[in-house]
Amino acid sequence: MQEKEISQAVVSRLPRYLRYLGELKEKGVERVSSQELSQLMNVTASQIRQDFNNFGGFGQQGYGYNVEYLYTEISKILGLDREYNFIIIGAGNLGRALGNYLNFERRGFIFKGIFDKDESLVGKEVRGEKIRLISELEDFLKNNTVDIAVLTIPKVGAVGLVDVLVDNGIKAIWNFAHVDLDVPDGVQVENVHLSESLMKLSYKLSRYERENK
Amino acid sequence: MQEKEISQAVVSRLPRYLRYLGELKEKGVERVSSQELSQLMNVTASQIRQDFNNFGGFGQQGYGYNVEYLYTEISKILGLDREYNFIIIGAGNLGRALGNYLNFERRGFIFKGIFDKDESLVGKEVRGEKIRLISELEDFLKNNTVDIAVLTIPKVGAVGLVDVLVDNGIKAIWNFAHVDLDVPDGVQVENVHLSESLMKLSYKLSRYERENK
DNA sequence: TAGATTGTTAATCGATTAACAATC
DNA sequence: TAGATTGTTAATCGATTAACAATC
Repeated sequence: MQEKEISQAVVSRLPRYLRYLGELKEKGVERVSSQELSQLMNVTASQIRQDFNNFGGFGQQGYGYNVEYLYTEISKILGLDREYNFIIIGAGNLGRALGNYLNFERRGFIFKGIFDKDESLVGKEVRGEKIRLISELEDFLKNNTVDIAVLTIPKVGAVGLVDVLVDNGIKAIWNFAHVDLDVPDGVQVENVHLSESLMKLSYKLSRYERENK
Repeated sequence: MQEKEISQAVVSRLPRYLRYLGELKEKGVERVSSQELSQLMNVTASQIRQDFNNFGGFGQQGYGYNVEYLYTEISKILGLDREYNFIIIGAGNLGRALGNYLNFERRGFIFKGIFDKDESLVGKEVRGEKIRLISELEDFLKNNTVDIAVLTIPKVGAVGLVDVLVDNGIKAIWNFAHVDLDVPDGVQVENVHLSESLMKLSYKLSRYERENK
């Protein structure tokens, strides 16, 4: 069942909407107009209405949007109304940090295991899960349902692992390695390139200083 | 000296260009045409030429681009031809992971200290720097030159800290807190919202499964 | 009913792609 | 000189904003 294709720009804004709606919800706010929300979030009311209407009408003329309802609907759109099992490949600092990040679980992302190629790490625990050797990965995937693999290993390792992951049922990869992964159709990838983000910051910083000296 | 405004879309692509050029450089490739690079990177040659020409002509008709030269020029544009001192606020898992990430130093980002409000962490070391109490932050900033603050603390703390940071000379904030920071003009912010990134992944995943069942 | 605010169409703006003259 | 490939202008495409009729 093919739905209307939603642009990447719209999707990228959804989590931010969810965050603001969550804050309103916590404050006990019941309804919000696109106008009010636009002032809060620093975007145009027009964009907000256009964005929401990509998914059908969530509001009511003369009233606005019901905060609770809108929050729930956007959660569903983002796929947050179900659970996902995830594993982490790479038990370095970043991998362990992500494993210990409790908020993911609140959103339905369940930590199922962590792997590394370094034998000296085996047996140590991250969030109650013993670190396993990467050589056990294939077996593990055959015996457990895992939806998402988080890659926090150097790029060489990451590229070589993709096949093992997708051949054993991984449907989505959250990629922290500095490389563009080549995956088959139907496997989703979301990249977090930290060093590229930092470079954008140094761009802004050095540009501002260049212009203002 | 006002330069032509460069769109955010272009800036976001620069680090990726740099990455591919670095790889070519390492392979010893001397020249590359926009055509070749476009195939490698999966973008149009037209876009590549447009992007580069925002900053002046780096190529030569009939020849293409010199890899080494182009790499250097893009590095400069990104502000990677100088050093930045940075501190980390928040010595939790993520903060410690970033402190230990050695590659930043290679790019000119120098780790100068890490702070936390938790007294029980004081004295422990991250990358050779003792964790300091956040109450010492102001003093520290007055006595040290720091360009960038990395915020890896919960959002409540982050919002309250911004004033202290900017009042004491911080020019740029790499923000990992789930909040939009309100900073004065001239202070640069780059956000890394990990949970929003993960939501984009669950969006793609659940959408794909919805469409293909 | 009158007022408010959505949903949606139309207008504008900006970014991407195509085309080609300039030039190495 | 002929061939290649850039730099740049023009055409297209898509995303954002504005406007307003529909409707609660």
